[in-house]
Amino acid sequence: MGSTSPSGLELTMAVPGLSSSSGSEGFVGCGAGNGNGNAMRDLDMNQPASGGEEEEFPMGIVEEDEEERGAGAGAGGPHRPKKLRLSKEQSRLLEESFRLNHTLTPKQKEALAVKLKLRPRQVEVWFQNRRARTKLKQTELECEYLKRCFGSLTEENRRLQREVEELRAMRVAPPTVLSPHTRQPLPASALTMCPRCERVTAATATAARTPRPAANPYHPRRPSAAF
DNA sequence: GTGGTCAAGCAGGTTC
DNA sequence: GAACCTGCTTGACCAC
Repeated sequence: MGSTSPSGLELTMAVPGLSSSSGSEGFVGCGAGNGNGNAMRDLDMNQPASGGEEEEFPMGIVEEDEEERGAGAGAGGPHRPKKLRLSKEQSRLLEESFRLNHTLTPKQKEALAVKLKLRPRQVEVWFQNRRARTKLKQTELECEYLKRCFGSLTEENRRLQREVEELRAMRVAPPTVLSPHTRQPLPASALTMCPRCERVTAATATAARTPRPAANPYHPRRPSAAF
């Protein structure tokens, strides 16, 4: 992007065929790669013209050319015309309208093309590519975000697993539960357990022999919790 | 020389 | 079926 194109441009352009040299061949648009080969390069682009004056809109000749395009410009075609670089002013205006609207109606496209002295097709392509870039950037951001999420979830998972291991290692005795009425410890037989805990408790009896299933990490946080 | 950027091409899908 | 879109690719240009 480090375009060398001049800044502070006006919407005027030293376009061959528009201003002075009305050159019949002036057109250097997209499809024109054929034959003349480097016509574009000669006139070109963002280079200051030999005289040192720059051309503000390097290539946007709008008229005629449809026939030529078919001929030369295919991706598989013999050659592609030299690359168009939009001027800063063109880019600015395009960006501006992109901010307002990510898609263009045919009328808007036409108007913008006239304003920028580009072909409608070029405006259209610019918007297509711009949308694609926006989407790509967004996808990259989402990707970063998801990576961060993954990182913290992994960390959390590790932490919880450690906790589970610790709890298993502690192999706590059945919790002591006080009667709400007498304030005396209840016998184990009087306790009712939630199904999940019941499984764990039952396992306690045979813990030495049977491996336990992974416990729900959110539940056994407080080994001495009263039920 | 290499990699990034970007205009522009094409194929295939969608919408009206 | 034309117009438009997305997705992918190509090739010119540029900076390093």
